[in-house]
Amino acid sequence: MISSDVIRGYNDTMILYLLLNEPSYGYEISKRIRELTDEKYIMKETTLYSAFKRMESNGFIEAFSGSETNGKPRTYYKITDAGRSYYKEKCEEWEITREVIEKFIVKENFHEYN
Amino acid sequence: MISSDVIRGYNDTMILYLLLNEPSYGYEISKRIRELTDEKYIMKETTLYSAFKRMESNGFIEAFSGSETNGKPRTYYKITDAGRSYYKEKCEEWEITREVIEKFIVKENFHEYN
DNA sequence: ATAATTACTTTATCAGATGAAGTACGACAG
DNA sequence: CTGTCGTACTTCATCTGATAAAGTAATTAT
Repeated sequence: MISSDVIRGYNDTMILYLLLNEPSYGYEISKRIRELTDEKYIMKETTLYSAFKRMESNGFIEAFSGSETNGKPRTYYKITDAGRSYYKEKCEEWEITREVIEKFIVKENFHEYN
Repeated sequence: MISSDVIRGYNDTMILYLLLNEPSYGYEISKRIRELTDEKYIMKETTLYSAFKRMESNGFIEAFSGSETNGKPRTYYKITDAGRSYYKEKCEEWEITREVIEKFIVKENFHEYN
């Protein structure tokens, strides 16, 4: 399981990705992240819902209430144009980030460094 | 230039990498990161020095004073065994992190999503 | 009834990044 | 011998985002 400090800065991106094709809501997004990553990353509830609030006030997503229920009423979120464009930026940034970090990573089988 | 929120969680790893083969000090590490990444990532002074403090108290590095100077006396840091082992863990973790994040990244040329 | 599941909220706390500002030392130009 | 530049580090205050703890609200299953 990955520490979220590492993912931090990409939590929003992950959520936006799952909203690209259709609106969704907290509980579902949470489940989809768990599934997509084979439980390697589980976004905490509070992280998720505070990301919603943040992105809503940033204008990246918009809330609306859904009608279907089986449990407490859901709040759905829809990605906005600003959200798509932010998502795109983050994807481009990712390439650079990855290259940067990998300059400092030694892959496999390094033993004798003394 | 990359936002440090993204790198967060790997700042310590980057510093440890630069200490693997020889002790070093703040100013030099800062410069080497700038150079190695072609200015794509510049670690802020305060980030760097607070990372030193943190890693020292975690037992990942040890401080000692250098003799050579051309300016204010330097504080050198040397990586410990615990530091090497933490570094190795982070390298292994990186592979997983990368895979996780990339499940949520769409590469290049995505236009029509509506 | 009540337990389980779904779904979300509130509050408080913490770690780590960062800006602003300052200190300390040596080298070197005028 | 004074001032500035570059090196090297420190202190302090603030902010963002993650997270733990706890609670609320609605529906379905037992």
